[in-house]
Amino acid sequence: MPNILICDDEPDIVSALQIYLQAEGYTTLTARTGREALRLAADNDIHLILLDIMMPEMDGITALAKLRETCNVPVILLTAKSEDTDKVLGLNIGADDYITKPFNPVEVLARVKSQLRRYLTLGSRPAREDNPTHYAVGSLELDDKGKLVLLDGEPVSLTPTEFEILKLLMQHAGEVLSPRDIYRRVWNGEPYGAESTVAVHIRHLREKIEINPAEPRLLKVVWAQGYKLDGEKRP
Amino acid sequence: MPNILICDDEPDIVSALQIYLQAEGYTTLTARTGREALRLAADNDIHLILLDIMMPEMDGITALAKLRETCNVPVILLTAKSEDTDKVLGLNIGADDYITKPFNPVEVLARVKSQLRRYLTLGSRPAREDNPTHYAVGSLELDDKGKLVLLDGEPVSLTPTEFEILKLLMQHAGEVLSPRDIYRRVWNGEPYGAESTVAVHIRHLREKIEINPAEPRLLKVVWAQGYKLDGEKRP
DNA sequence: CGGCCGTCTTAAAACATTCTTAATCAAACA
DNA sequence: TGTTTGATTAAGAATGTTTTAAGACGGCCG
Repeated sequence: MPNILICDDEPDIVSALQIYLQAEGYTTLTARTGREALRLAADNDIHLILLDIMMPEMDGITALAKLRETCNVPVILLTAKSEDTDKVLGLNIGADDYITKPFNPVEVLARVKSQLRRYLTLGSRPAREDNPTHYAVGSLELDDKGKLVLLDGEPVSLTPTEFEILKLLMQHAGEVLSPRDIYRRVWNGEPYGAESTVAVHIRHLREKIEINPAEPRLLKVVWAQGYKLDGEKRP
Repeated sequence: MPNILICDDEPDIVSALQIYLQAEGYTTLTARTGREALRLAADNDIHLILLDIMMPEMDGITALAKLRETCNVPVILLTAKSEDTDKVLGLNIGADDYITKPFNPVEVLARVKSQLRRYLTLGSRPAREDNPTHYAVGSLELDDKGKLVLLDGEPVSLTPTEFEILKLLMQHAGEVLSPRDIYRRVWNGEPYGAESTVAVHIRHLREKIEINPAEPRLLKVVWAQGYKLDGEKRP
């Protein structure tokens, strides 16, 4: 059963959330500050975090930024403000969703469930490394600083978006990433609007790195799940 | 951990900022006047400056202008006025961002982080380290002290701006630098106004170091990313 | 002081590439 | 078979680059 970390400085909110979530069968941990949340997240196997923005000692946004340096478990922000600024800031830093207080238990559960589903199909992701600049998967090499991609040693010229998508897929070689995930990562958390945008770029990428784009050998699709880059990740 | 210099004449503000930033693990120095800030900046290795505009003895704008003569560490202006005049003036002189009081700690942290990220990814500035004086990339050699550039052993005569751009590109050979980055480095942090300025100088550079400026073999462009100097970096 | 010169900045236009969108078709699933 | 998801295409919008040319600025010299 998934572990959920609840972080908020108001005990009432924490216990309310705890009751809802436990009734659904989730196990919960609680923290009162961002710092405490970070420690708990480091020491436990957490599947999702509910994070308040306004907290003493270390606020949620900061905690989130710190957390994202090492881990990308789904985070849902809780915010009393309905101001857009914080939401946008949070989503840019890497929150997966947000809920404004006062919230409705049903909504919380729905969002928790939806985030967990998305996350668990991705498999637990390894912590993000301290930003490497060079990736190699199978016959592909990618140099982030030089914006250079080599396929079998030959340079391939990609557009910025194609480059970012390929980088993401190489970072997660062998894992399936949903179009939504790809969009979120590459477009820095902008709302996922036109559903086919990712597909178009995937097509362009395939034209450049596949021998036969119609029968991809590297950039495969997993039906109803997403895209996956085949090949061994090399150092 | 980054060093942050906080300069403001109101002790409450200074200590509040200090608390937020230290909670994040930053080390902080404080100054009460522009003059004091300049002295501290000269004697210490500072990574970012939070600078108040309204201060006794020497105001922030003046301090900033002076500072920019020698150093281009990121500067975030703090201003009680919401008047645009000061902001614009500050950004023209070379501030990287501004925050109006009263400010929200979250916003401050986010902006600090963003400036540091942008700044540090470019590699720490060669400030006072034993900065090398001689660079060689491919068939290019550059001697900083003698302001001399050799292409295949032949001297090339460059204007000062061209020289600085080429030096920057040689220091980062193989990396793509955006026009914005180039502008910031070469023009010591002035705001990036006329978008085509860098392009014009790049063109002039190409005329001097490329066989065919229209088809550059050394100074390449990576669309929507920036310029890159191709070739092996040699000692 | 005033004019000449090289350099830098700015603006505008021409040009090139890339992104998004929307519509349609094909494939996989139930 | 109907529904959902992915593939494909093409066109227009958006964005970035190159090139030109004119003017500003500052140094230098007569």
